[in-house]
Amino acid sequence: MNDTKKSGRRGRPRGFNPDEGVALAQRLFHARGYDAVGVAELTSALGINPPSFYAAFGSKADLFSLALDRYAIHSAVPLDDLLSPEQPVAAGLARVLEEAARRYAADPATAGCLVLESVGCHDETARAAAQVFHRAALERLRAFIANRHPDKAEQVTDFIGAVMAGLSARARDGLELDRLLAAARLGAAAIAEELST
Amino acid sequence: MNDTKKSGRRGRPRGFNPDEGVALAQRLFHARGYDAVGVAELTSALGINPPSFYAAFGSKADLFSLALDRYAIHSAVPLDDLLSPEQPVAAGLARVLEEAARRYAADPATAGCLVLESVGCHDETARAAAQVFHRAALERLRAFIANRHPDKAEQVTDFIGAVMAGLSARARDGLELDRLLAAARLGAAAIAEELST
DNA sequence: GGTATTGTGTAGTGAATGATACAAAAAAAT
DNA sequence: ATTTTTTTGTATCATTCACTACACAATACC
Repeated sequence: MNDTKKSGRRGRPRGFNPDEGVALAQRLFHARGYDAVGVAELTSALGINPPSFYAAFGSKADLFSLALDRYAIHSAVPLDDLLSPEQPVAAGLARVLEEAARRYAADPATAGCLVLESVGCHDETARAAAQVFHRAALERLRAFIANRHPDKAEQVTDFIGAVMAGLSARARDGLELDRLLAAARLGAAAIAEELST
Repeated sequence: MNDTKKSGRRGRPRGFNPDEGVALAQRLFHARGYDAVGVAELTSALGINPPSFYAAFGSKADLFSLALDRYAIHSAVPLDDLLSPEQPVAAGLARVLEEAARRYAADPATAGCLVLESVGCHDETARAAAQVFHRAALERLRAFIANRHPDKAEQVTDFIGAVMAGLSARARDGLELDRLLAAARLGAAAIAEELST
């Protein structure tokens, strides 16, 4: 019954693994959105009762924040890897868009981007947490562009931000990978053209 | 007290105007989303009680459907006007994107597109109603493109659908008109380039 | 006036929400 | 063995949700 082998701590051991709870929460929140996933569903999926849930995670919003952290590490578009400076700016942004399309359409059960689909949720705390990641990603893109195209950084960032949000929305609509990829490449072509002039 | 001058009908006259109710519902649903607007808020904003609400509109989802109809007539991007066949395809699509940016950013209180922001709502009935309008709009665009560029209709439709969804999302984020317009024009440039080859 | 018809106001329905009080259970420390 | 600490299960809490039962009010028809 005891999953956590970390002994030495006093008191009754946990009957479940909190890290698995975060992973499960990430999947559920991504699949159906923060607002639509209830504490009752999370607890029953984990096989625990509400008091265990709140003792381990604090609140539904706190767990969402942990799920966002985990998403950023494991599932989000890895901007830091893709935006290496030894490549043309347009090439880096094209890689970002292509990778976004691939990830957004990878699993139909969790289509789109967890962050982009959460910045409009109705819970103020959860929305604010998602907006932190969203703003950080946009700033990371802007800085990458501004390094070599400072005069076009704002416009191109606005555009790629819109395209990524659109790719996420269309992925949630069920658009398949090849069509999403084609749209991403059209967006990349627009950026390449803009940055070449 | 009687706002509806349509007499001749028996029974106690209505103390409010249902058309104004639809207009108000359109604004509220657009401003905060179907899920976040409660019947209590709608009734109190109209100065009526729940029984009057349900007698006039049937249900919250039925009222949303009426609000969508009104939105399509008064506030949505007028595809039929913009996509006249006596212009290059790329020019028509550019007009659509520019008009979308203008409308999505016109009123900060109702930023974005009511339809695009409603296709992901959690109520199944309301979501289905929004998806009808969404699919109709995409099909209208696809047909316009396919008329002269049948081999590129799917790809370009997917792209402009994603860009419009992205413009709506960024508008809800608070992006101002000029920046939204610049992003729209970059998307239009990508379409023009794609259709010219 | 009398009756049928239609809308309104009061008050409340059951279901679902996120979150808890409380005591028993299970471990370590003494 | 007793105490201390931590987690667990039962049984809720208060609030909000969309929605309605019911009697009264206000009009048209006869």
